Amino acid sequence: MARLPASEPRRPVQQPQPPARASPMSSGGGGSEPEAMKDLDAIKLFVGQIPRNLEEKDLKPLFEQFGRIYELTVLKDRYTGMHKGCAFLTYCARDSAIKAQMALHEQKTLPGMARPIQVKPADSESRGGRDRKLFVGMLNKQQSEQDILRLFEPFGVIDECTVLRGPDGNSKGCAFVKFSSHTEAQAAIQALHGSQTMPGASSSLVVKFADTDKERTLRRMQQMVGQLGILAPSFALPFSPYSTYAQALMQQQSVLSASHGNFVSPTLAFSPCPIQQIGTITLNGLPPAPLAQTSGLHSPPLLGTTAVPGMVAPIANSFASVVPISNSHATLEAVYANGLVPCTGTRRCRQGPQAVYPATSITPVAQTISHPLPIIQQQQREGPEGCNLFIYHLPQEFGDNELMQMFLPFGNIISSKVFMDRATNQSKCFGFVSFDNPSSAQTAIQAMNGFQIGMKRLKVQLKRPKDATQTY
DNA sequence: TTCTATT
Repeated sequence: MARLPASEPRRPVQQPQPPARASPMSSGGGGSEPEAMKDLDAIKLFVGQIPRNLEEKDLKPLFEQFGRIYELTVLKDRYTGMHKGCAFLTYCARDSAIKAQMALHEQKTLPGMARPIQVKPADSESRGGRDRKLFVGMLNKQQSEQDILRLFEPFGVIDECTVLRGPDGNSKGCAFVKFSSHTEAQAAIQALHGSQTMPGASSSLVVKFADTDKERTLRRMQQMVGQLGILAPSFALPFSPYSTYAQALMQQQSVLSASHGNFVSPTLAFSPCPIQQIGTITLNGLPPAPLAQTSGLHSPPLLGTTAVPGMVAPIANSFASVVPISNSHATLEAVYANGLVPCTGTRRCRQGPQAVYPATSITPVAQTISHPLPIIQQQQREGPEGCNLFIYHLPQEFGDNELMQMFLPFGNIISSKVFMDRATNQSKCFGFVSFDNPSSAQTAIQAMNGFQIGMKRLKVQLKRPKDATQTY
């Protein structure tokens, strides 16, 4: 009964005009001309492990051999335009998609890639793909995918099973297992979580639903905050699953996403190295292959032979402001890559700030780059009215930098200053932060006023204008 | 002990 339009006239009956706007965002047009019709049951494919130097036009030939392409879109970062290393692909015919998946998925490795190409239905094609994916922790590092499969097979059909490995190929002691249904996944949790302790594992087997992307981002941010050294013990309040601060960060992320036009604003006075430029250095200044390595799992030889990876690190660090301002995943990744460059495991990196600058070879670069920062800060730039915050009840150990770090998520910071007691050189536990726009300041007040650190709660309010009468 | 990416 399939009413396939055997001889479809060129003009669609009434609506299904394909998303014709292959929005020529920055580059000169992608490779797809969605002029053809596609099957009603066409499958949108996700294509992963694409070298970042390949665009639509480069990929087209590879995929065209399985049928006419309806649409092919390489995913780019919304703001930086950076190639994300993956794409969406829709064939006119459903059958072509199936053939392509069969022929290519995990079957072929594109030049420069460490892992084989991925060709499979996009997440959007199967709603709730996430509720059947499990994270398995506390595995024995010797256990392979096969071993994990054996363990989980009894509970249902397994779509995917991946052991997480470091750059050297060694297991990280954890894995992802995707069942065909939520119910099966649930059953596996019930049966296996805590059920046994693998030899060499420090505690019993962990089986739980994998983090969502949001949770992942959150965790990363928390890690970052931890790395900045402003994690007082009470930050992780026992009665809230996620700290208020982290939630604020998340909120802020979406706010910034919505109005990213701001960060291109002329207020770059703060930054001796304009934000855009950082993006360039970090993202485009490196040849594709090493970049991929840097942002993912680094390879040691790279570190030893060139200063390039080291350069990325201190730049991103000195101007950590780039992260929340541009809100670019790419930049985020750069920062993480940076933090992770010296050591492959996150665990060791979390121990403290010193872990971030361990390589002596990069010190000169770091000095060069960070030199201008103190000078700029000394200028004590004040923002327009409504942009300057007064912050009281700061932790004793907070300096200008910590203050800035804490408020970075809310916008573009022009200056941050903690007031010091001249005699003792101790913080007076209050300071000022200036944003480049009132909205950031308001958001910061919302998020941070009353925020508990240790025994104290922050007081965050607009700074009184200089000329205002104190008496009223 | 949470991945290479999902408009």
